[in-house]
Amino acid sequence: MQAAPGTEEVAPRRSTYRHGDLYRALLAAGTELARDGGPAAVVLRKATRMVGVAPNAAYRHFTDRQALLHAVCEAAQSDLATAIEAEMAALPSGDDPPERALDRLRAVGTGYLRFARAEPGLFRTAVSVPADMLTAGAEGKRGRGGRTPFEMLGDAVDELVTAGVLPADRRPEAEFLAWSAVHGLAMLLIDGPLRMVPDSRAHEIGQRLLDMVERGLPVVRPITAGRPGPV
Amino acid sequence: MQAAPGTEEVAPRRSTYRHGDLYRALLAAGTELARDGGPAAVVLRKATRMVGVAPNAAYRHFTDRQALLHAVCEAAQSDLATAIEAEMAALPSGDDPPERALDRLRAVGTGYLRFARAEPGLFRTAVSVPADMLTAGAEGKRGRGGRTPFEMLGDAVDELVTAGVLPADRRPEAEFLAWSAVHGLAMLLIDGPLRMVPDSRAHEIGQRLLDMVERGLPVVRPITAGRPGPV
DNA sequence: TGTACATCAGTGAACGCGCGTTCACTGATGTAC
DNA sequence: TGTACATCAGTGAACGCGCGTTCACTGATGTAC
Repeated sequence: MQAAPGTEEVAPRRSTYRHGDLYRALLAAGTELARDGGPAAVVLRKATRMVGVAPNAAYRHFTDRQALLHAVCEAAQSDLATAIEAEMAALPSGDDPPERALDRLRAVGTGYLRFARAEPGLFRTAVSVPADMLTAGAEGKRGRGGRTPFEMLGDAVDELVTAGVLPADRRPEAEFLAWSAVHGLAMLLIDGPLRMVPDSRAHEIGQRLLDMVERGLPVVRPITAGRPGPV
Repeated sequence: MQAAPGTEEVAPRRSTYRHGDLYRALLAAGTELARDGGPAAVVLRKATRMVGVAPNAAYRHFTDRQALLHAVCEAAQSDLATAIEAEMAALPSGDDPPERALDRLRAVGTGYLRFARAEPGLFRTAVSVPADMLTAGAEGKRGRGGRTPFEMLGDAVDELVTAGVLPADRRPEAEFLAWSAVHGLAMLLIDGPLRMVPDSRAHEIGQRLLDMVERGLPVVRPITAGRPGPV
């Protein structure tokens, strides 16, 4: 359940002195705050209030506010990873390698954009330190498949190379080009001039953007592949 | 002069009771705060302290903190516009229309990226409400040429169409595709995983991204143009 | 099985901080006569 | 040219706010004997 903006859920009165699972409860509360408000809304006192615990109780489980925020950020990255995996799972299987590789790259982008749209607060939290997306960390930021969002992007670009669609000498840093395009659109879609467009149109623009990336990376379609390029 | 992070310049003691030009002084101070710290660093009390004036004196010139921030944001957009204009001005003149149009689009992107890199705090302030970049506003956000950054982008894309390089039916929303790519890279370059790369490499990646945009928009190069496409 | 005790999760109260904003004011300016 | 006065930019003090964090504590748990 999502609290109305500005309202906080207040935990029901506890009957036990010990909470039992305060770490998880604070993480969940922090995530809820991030959901509607982004990283800056992850306020330690608010999280403890939601859980129904004294403010300083948090310090038994997090060294400080930053540690809580970091945990929330990892959880958000994990959610993002899951969204991308969902997009992957929806892909038809059994394609020939080049087509499959292109489809998977597109799925990464589509999942990224879909998540940004569906959960702007969590998305902003997940990417609040984009540099942090590079580091593997623990399990915190992985999806069910065990890969982080950035790793999935890297895998997809690698696959373009092994499928013979992207020349190996164009591989280095190609993921940053694709990431840039998708990330930038995500920003325009959630905070920017495109934030009011309906979902269907947002999706359409996203696909046009991914067409641009596909055309724009020096992708060489094998003549035999036969699928028409994106138009 | 730029204050060390955390330090604030304190204005020399005033001899007159009236300040004389407090509006401009506060705007300048706010801009300095935004320069190292982005929009969140624009703190009304700090600005007044820098100017050497009582905190509430600001209310003679700005209705509230938000109004000051908005003015700083417009000034930052104006600086961004100026950076783009500088890139435009460096362009060779007299090219044939298609080449010129592509060059100008590229200059918009290059200027945008250069400014983001050179002034990350001001850049983040300028785009802190990207939706706000669409509205024309007063003179506040314009460059010397009288156009806002977003208008310059729109002009460049229009020029692609009139030069016959972009089919007219692809024109709608094309600026958002280009903007997305460049904006996303700017983010990765200032806060993200690419923030440590040296300027030369950042520039190089920027040009590769712009190659991608150029290739990726359904740009049709006239066969007669003869210039090799970006590789 | 019963009891002493160490452990440590959560409490209650308080701290200092810097913020935006409001109030009643004061003092310099410049204009009307 | 001199004086009364309206204007309004800037002052001084204070407000309430919510924050992160620290302190000495208390009370439930579970383990050792």
